[in-house]
Amino acid sequence: TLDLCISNDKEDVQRRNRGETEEEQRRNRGETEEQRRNRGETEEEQRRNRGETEEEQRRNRGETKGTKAVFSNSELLELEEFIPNVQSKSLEVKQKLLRYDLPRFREFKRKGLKLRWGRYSEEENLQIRRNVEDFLKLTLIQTPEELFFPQRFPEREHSLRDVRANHRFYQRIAEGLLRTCDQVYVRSKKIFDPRNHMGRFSEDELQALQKLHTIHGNDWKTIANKLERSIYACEKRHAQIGKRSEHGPWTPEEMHRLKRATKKHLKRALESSPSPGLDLGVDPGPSFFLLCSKLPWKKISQKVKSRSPDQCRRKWSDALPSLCVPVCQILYQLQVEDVSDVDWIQVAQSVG
DNA sequence: TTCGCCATACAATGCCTGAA
DNA sequence: TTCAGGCATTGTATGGCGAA
Repeated sequence: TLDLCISNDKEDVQRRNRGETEEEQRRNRGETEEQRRNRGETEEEQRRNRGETEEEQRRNRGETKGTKAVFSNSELLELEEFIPNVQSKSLEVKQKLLRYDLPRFREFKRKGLKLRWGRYSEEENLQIRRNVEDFLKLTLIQTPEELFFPQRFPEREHSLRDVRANHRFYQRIAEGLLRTCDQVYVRSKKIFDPRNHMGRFSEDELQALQKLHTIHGNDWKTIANKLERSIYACEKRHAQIGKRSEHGPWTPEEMHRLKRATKKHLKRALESSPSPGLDLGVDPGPSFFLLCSKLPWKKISQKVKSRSPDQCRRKWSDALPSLCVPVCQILYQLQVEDVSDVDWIQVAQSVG
């Protein structure tokens, strides 16, 4: 505990020396609202210390001009238990979460279930399909496309929307899923959009895309309707037509810039979230994780200058195995019995 | 094996619309 | 005029495929 206190004090001195404000220091210490309350700060003081304007404070209380709060701070705190960064969400998102999701989250908690994040599992996708199937049977709507895209059926759009509202569409499709209603809704739209998953653009489609963009600009809704492709596919495909970075083999200078930019980021990442065993050579896992994923390719690309973020990403991922082989060879030569016996500094020096 | 192209997934959030 | 419900937009991540 003493070591931890000393370490925290040292960090505070370093932060002050970096010229951080008190609020920035608290944020960087990862201090929670609860810890602030325990220090005796009132809610208002906390808001002031966060540097919020009166307007922001009002919005965060869920108020609009001339209205009272539509949700209480205690509800938000309760929501924070399930969604840690909820305070930073927009007012609209908070309102939706409180209205549709908080009661579901309470139920999950009672049953000892935890919310899920990241990619949807096969079982989750299956559950969405079951929910949609049930909803279609209940409402006698014929196809998922009518259900999720009523605007594509102008003659029935109004009645389709009515049916959805009357049968609590938004909540029903999320039944049995440990996600927010909005997350399930967005996911479902992608699953059931027949204009998705259509394969490569043909030459004709590419030409039409170019022409339509000249005529309609960034009105992707119109372009997508005319091409009968999803909005996402049109927009992304068009973005890729235009951007052409340097082609061909990477020059040594480019590789040098890539390594330098990546190294700089990794250094920062390791400093901000050091792995407990990293320096001791106990657990090489986290460093490998940092090497492989969650790298800010856009920023790295800006540093490399001549290559796109994607080119940098691919080059790095392709280069990783060649970096790993010498490490494996050295580990083999060292003939250590256990990973904890590895002298990682020696390994790093050997690899160069 | 390297590289470029491509489609798609996921998350966040501001904007729009229609009913009350 | 307000606000719930829904939609559009943007940015980023991931991985398959084919050509060189």
